[in-house]
Amino acid sequence: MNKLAENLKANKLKITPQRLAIYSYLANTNEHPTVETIYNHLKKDYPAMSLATVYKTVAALRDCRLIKEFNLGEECNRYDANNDMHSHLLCTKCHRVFDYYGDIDIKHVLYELKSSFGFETTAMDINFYGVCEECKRNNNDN
Amino acid sequence: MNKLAENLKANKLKITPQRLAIYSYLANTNEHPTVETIYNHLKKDYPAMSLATVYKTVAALRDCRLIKEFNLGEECNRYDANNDMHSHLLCTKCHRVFDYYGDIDIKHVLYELKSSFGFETTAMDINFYGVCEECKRNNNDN
DNA sequence: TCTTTAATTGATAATAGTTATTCGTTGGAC
DNA sequence: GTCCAACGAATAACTATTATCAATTAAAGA
Repeated sequence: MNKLAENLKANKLKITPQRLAIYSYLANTNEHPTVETIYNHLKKDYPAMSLATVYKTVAALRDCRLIKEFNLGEECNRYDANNDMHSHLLCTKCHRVFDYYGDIDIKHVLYELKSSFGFETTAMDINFYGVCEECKRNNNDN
Repeated sequence: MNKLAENLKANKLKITPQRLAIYSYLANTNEHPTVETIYNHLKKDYPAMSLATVYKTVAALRDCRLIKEFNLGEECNRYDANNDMHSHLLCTKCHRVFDYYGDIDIKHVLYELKSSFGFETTAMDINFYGVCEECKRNNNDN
C-alpha cells in the first residue's frame, strides 16, 4: 500500500479512486492548482467526478495535513501537496505560483513571538508578489 | 483639511462623509476589521450606509494604496490602514489579528529572488498562525 | 466470499462574500 | 450658484464554497 493509502487509513478515511486521483495529481504537479483546475484536469479520466467531490476531498486531505491550502489574495484557494518548508511567489501578471526553497531565517522571530508576546506559532506563511522573469521578458501586460 | 481628506484628494477621490468615516475608522483601530465589521461599526452613526458602499470604498482605498487588503485563510478579507512594514499574527482560537513590528530580515531573500530567479518583488506578506497569550491563559476551546 | 453498514459520491440546492446595475444625489470645479 | 461626473443606496447578480440527500461503494466481520 502506498503512502497516501496508509495516510488515508491512519485518518480513518476510505481509500477511493477519486481521492487517490486528486492526491496523485497534487503530488505530481508544482502548479498549485485551484479546485477548478483540479476538476478540469481530472475530468478526462474521471468524467463522472463532481466538483463537490473535489471540494470535499481537498478539505479532507487538508484536515489530515496531507496537502496545504493557501490563499494569495486571489478569489479562490490553491492546493499544494509539497510538505517541504517553502514560500510562494505569485506573479501578478501571469498568475502562476512559484516555489522558493531558499531558507528564510526567522527562528529568532518565532522565539520572540513566544517569549515576548506569548504567541505560540503553529504555522506560518510567507508570500511574495511581483513579476516573474518570463513576464518581465515578454513585457506582458495582463 | 485633515490628513485623510488630503490623501483622498491626492488620489483624485471625492471627499465624502462615507469615505472619511470608513478611512477614519480604519486609521484609528488596530483590529484589522472585515467589511462586515466596518459596516456594523458605522451603522450607528451612518444608519443609511449600504454594505455595497463599504465594499466599494475599501476597494477604492486599496487601489490607491491608502489601506491594505489581506487574507489570512478566513472566509473574508481584512483591512488595515497601517502602512508601516509589519506582519500579522492570527490567533486561531479567538480569531483576533495582532501586529508584529519586530524586524524580519529578508533583504537577502529579496535580492536572491531578483538575481537568481529574475523575480521582481513588489509586495510581500508574512503571516503567523497560532494561539495568543490570552487564549492560552484561558484555555479557550473555540 | 457474502453481508452489512457507515462513509463516500454525484447532483443539485443553498449560502456567503463580493461585484454589477440602476437611478437618484452630491462634491467640487467653474 | 450651476453643472456634471462621481458617488451612494438598494438590490440583483455572480462566484466560490458548503450542505443536503439518495444511490453507491469501501471495508470490516461472519
